[in-house]
Amino acid sequence: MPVPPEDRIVGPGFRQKVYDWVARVPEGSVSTYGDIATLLGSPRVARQVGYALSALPEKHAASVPWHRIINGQGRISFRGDLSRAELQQRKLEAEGVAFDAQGRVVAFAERRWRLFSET
DNA sequence: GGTTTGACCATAA
DNA sequence: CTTATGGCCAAAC
Repeated sequence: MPVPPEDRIVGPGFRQKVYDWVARVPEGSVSTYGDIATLLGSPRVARQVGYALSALPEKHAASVPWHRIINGQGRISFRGDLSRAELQQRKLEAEGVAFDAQGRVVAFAERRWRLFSET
């Protein structure tokens, strides 16, 4: 018997891929919208990555570490809902990710998940 | 099927 | 350092 639509993370094509890759980001590491978009095939779909995560219900927040996805500048990007931004920063800090006074991830280049060198 | 909307990114000032 | 503009592409209306 198939899984109910609400119980799975499937969406209209693109979103499902985004969730699948985001779920692979290990704890304590971070990734960017651009990197996820590149994995999907085109670095230009970074917007759709963020758009997909915006549509991610809180129910799937446990299985999809949306808080580990930040922008290419190593900063948390939210377009207005700062309440979510504080939540994201708090979650990252709980995993050992630190932020400086400017809101950027400390040692971002090293914490950035190495997508192209899985070894 | 055209228009609007975005948790983005690169570039310019 | 910050702010502004254009481009990009999928999903919603």
